[in-house]
Amino acid sequence: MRHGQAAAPGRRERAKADKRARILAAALALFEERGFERTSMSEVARLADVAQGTVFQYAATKAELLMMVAEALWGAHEQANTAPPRSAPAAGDAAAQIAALISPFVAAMRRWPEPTTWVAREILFGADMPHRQRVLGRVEGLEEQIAARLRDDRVGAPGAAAATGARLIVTGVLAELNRSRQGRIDGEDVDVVLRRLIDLVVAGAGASR
Amino acid sequence: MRHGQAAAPGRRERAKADKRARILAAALALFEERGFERTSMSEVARLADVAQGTVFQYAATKAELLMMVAEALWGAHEQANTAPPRSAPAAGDAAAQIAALISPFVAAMRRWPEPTTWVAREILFGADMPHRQRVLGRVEGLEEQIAARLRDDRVGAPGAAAATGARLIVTGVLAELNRSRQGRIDGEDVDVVLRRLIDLVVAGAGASR
DNA sequence: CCTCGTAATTGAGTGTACTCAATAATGAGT
DNA sequence: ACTCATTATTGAGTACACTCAATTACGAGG
Repeated sequence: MRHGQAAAPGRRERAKADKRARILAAALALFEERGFERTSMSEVARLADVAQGTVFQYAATKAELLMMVAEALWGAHEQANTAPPRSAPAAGDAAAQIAALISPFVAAMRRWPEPTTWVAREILFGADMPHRQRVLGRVEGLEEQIAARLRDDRVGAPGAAAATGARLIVTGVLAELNRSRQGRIDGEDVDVVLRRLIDLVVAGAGASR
Repeated sequence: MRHGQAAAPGRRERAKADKRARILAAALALFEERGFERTSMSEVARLADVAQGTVFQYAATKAELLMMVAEALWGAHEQANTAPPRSAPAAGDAAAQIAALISPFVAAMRRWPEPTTWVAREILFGADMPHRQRVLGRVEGLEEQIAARLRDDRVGAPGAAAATGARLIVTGVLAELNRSRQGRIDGEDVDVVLRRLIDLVVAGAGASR
């Protein structure tokens, strides 16, 4: 077996990577076109040109397939946005910075409301499985960035409050985005609601200084 | 057709009420014994002694059946706890009062972890259907009670902040309870986490005074 | 080039949520 | 008592997520 060098992965590895990519692309295309709920695993298999059983080798459940897609998109987005300015230079007050951190979620919800709602549901209530774990890792990374803003001089929250506040914001944003999709936010704009939510947590985290 | 008096509902109405009660009892028993996920609609039908299709007449989906049970339990609990002292006399600070308001949820999560998790998931992410709407109505009532505590003299939050804070607390509690069930709260006790969460929101809601 | 253990793939099979056309029961009107 | 429109019930049928025993493809060692 080859070690060290990652070169010449062998036919089998290449075939696997290829199949994985095809399944991912098929799932993405179908979720985008028909939504998560109305897409069947058979359709994904057919579009990816593999047998049904093969899809389950790469994602053990339909929800896992969704998380696989979410992880890929999140990774692509991150790579596209962290290259030029090494970790954005932090403009505006803490609440504005936090709003900026969650804006990719808001954008995703605008572009793909139905699948994104399912991602949010999976993040908060899904069963523990490998693809979801990776997404959860990213969510935790986001929470840490939010917590850092709550800890910095302008807010000055102690560690525990910052962690609690960050989690509250993430949870609240996910739930509120879903609520807006269901038309359960009366007249108001989602951004206003989210901003109020963030402001409240920032104030609360800072208050225990 | 009879109006005004609710007496003598007729054979058909009585049969319906009876069937409904049997389905409710069967669902409750099975959810309690085997959990929500591992209970099949056929089992419920068999235990309730009706055909499979009949269950779907009373609850259009399995999730709706769960919400039907949740509503019944919530109603029973409420009736049992509001009779003696007409609306409890509010002891302790705002955070303690809010903790008391959500304690039935915490208790339910302790007693029936698996089904309660599904209820929380349904509340936050379920599809709009009649039984769920009634449960949501109760959740909104709870939020209003929490908001009232945030608005009162001790905290003094303005209306908008109180509403935002109440929603944050409910959402955060539901998510945090689920997280604790998944063993994702490290060493700490759930109550400590929930208390920190409530304290933060109380501080944040009060800060915008 | 051949052999053979291992790992990937396959698709028919299974369980279950949900549908719906047919049937049965009800009760208002006569 | 009978008719008949309305409404509830039924259970076989459908679609789909997921399983698994059989098959195929790979590649390391000779």
